[in-house]
Amino acid sequence: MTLHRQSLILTEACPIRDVLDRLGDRWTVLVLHELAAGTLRFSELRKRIADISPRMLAQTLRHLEQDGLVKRDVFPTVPPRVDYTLTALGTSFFERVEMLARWAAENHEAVKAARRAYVAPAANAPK
Amino acid sequence: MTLHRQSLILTEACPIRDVLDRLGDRWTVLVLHELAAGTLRFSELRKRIADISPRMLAQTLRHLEQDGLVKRDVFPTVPPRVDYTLTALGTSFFERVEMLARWAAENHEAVKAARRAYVAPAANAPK
DNA sequence: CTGCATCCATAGGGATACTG
DNA sequence: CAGTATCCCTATGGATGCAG
Repeated sequence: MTLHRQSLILTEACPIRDVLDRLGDRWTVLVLHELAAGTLRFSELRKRIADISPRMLAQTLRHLEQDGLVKRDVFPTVPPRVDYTLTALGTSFFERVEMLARWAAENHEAVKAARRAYVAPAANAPK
Repeated sequence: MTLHRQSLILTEACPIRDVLDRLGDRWTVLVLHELAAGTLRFSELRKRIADISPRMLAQTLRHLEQDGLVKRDVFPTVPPRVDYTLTALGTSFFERVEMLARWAAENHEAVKAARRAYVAPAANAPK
């Protein structure tokens, strides 16, 4: 979701985009969801999300870590072990995301019904 | 954001994805934001969002209409006129999105600070 | 185990031109 | 005015292989 030109609240400086962009990718919400239950290591996350590739999991975690939503703990053991935990910031963020998720759950039927009822506009003027 | 395999809450039947996917694209939130202030016609939306192409605006509006978040009113006049208005469903949805936006505004500094402070993990074991 | 590097397929979305 | 049709380019992300 790269931005080329400018627009009112669409600027890179715009907090809304800055945050919501992360919700756009396929995995961020899933990872937050799993971590919300408690600390997990890399491999545990892989097992729980199942169809995420290591590449995508690592990338998603890097982003979350960069934004200060997730803390990364490396144990210099053999074999290596890395724990991921939501920070306070991450928790508070996920709370809001959950509110949206709750809305989705509550209104999913209405949305699906609207989709079923939908008929494509006849180009112009329905006569 | 197409889904190929399956996953816990990642199924197509999953309300969370079903809703959040729409937040992923570049324009949905912007359009909702503009319509939250009141009914607008196609050209008015174009003017307000400025750098959206007619193609993308039409597509975004179709999606919102399909999901029952936006109502489309066609006036068979010459020249044609089409009004877009948030439905009750759309309004209630946008309220939740706004909560996220508010979080983003409040915590943007913290996020930016985290990004500045971030240093890439040294491959493994920080020693 | 953790994860980076590489290669590649695909879909989202920009620019433009054209119609009812 | 309100879109649609077309072309094309780029970023996202899947698969794989390698490394600390």
